[in-house]
Amino acid sequence: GGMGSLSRFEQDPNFYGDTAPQSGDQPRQRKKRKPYTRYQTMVLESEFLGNSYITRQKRWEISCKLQLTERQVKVWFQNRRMKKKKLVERSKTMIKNDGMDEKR
Amino acid sequence: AVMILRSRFLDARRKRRNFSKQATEVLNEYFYSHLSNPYPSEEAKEELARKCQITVSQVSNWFGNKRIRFKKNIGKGQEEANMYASKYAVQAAS
DNA sequence: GCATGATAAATGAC
DNA sequence: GTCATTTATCATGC
Repeated sequence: GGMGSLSRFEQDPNFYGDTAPQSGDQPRQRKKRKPYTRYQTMVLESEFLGNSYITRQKRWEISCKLQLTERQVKVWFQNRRMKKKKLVERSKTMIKNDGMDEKR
Repeated sequence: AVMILRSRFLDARRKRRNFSKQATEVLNEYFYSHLSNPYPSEEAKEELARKCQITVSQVSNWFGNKRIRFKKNIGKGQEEANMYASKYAVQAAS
């Protein structure tokens, strides 16, 4: 393979975090992950139950009600759909293997 | 309430079990012999999963955790790297 | 008490 | 849009 550049893995471990006290800029990029509250999750799950895909209108409403950005709501639904798919696959496997996962 | 109960059943964290010693050995062997690019392909993941008797998702989880936790340890108690590095030749060709 | 596996936010490739 | 991933957090094993 002719990879001239480093993979993601070999990049600097310091992207964010404690901020160099530099004066001035700047792109304080990325993050940081903060878990949502039970209320936020409950409202989102409730909406997801009715429809796995959210409309622009509802996205705006929910983002206001939950103090989240529209982007966060959009991403939440994307991740939730992936989770749903994973759970379905897990269920299939469990049925195929006759539920052999309990430890005894 | 129902939602919480259901999530309890579907959350595998509540019944996680450590992988076997030999499974960990196989995963570490691959990781440290591909240290310059520890991202196994889908096929490689399937083979690792078969060897280790775990699922492909579990292989992905292991590599995700391993990469981030390896980076966080660089310079610390990561003699494990040297151990495996000497054990399994790196293919660093260039 | 941390090590370890799985999940929950957040990003980026495509 | 999906989907592999990074990162922090969770829950457990020992």
